Amino acid sequence: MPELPEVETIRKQLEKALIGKKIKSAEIRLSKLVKGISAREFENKIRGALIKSIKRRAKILIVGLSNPVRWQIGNFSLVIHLKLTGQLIYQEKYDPKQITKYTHIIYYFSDGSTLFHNDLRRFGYVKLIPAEKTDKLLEEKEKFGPEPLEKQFTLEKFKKILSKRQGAKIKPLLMDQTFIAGIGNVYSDEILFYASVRPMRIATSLKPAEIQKIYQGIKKILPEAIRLHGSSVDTYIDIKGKQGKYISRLKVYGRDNKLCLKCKTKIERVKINGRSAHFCPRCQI
DNA sequence: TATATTGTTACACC
DNA sequence: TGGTGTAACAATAT
Repeated sequence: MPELPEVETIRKQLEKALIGKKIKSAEIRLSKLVKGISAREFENKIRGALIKSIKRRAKILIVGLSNPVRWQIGNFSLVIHLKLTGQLIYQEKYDPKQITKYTHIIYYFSDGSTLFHNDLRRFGYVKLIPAEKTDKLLEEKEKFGPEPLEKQFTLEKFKKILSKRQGAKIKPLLMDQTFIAGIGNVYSDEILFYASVRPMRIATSLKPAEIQKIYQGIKKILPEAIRLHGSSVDTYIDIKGKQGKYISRLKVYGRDNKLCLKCKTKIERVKINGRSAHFCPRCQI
């Protein structure tokens, strides 16, 4: 499931592969993946557009497009959410053998390369928004909390937003996109293990040292995961079809009933607000 | 066949 | 009003 490190990995790779390319056509094989407009309108609006930029906000990819001025329809951004099982697969040369029943959109570029949007569970989506609305999506306050890897996200800032959400349990809070952007089930577990804090702890109960440790965990684990191209749990692979190597570094996620790597105690799995959480009952207080 | 899976959101509740 | 929790939803694997 793509969280911030996985989406950022894809973003960087797309940037390298696609900037400057022209979309020759798009083939929508599953129209429900396209939100807001019909598949036909979607195809018409992106055909002939140039790929200008690839940005990320939280777990969302934003592909900046530019249309020839003479079209007079203005520019659009392509907004992509992969949700649980979405994949973007880049091919230097189109190979129809790579098409599966999970291939829902195919983008054809004028140099012969292609991008497949696959999604086993079909939870993801793509939509087009006018270019002038892109900045608003990227802005803070609108919908998402701060980007954890930006310099502006300081310990002071973390303390400040925490103080506004005193009653919440820390794990659901870390996963709340309006609180902080990009963290999901895997990395919230890993960050809290790093901080030796149990996922069900209430925000107000956290001591200053614990808050600092959680902050450090965010700043350490996310970049480390990006460096290793994310974690391949479920179906995640990068645009070259490769798995993320951070999966071998996971300390608690998916390790229930296995022994804690630090103290050999059995890792537990519990439900917190309907979501599974993994933790070491000895290391995490 | 029932259940588990997660990110997001609509909605109930205090 | 807004913070919090719950349920529902998407579709599939087991």
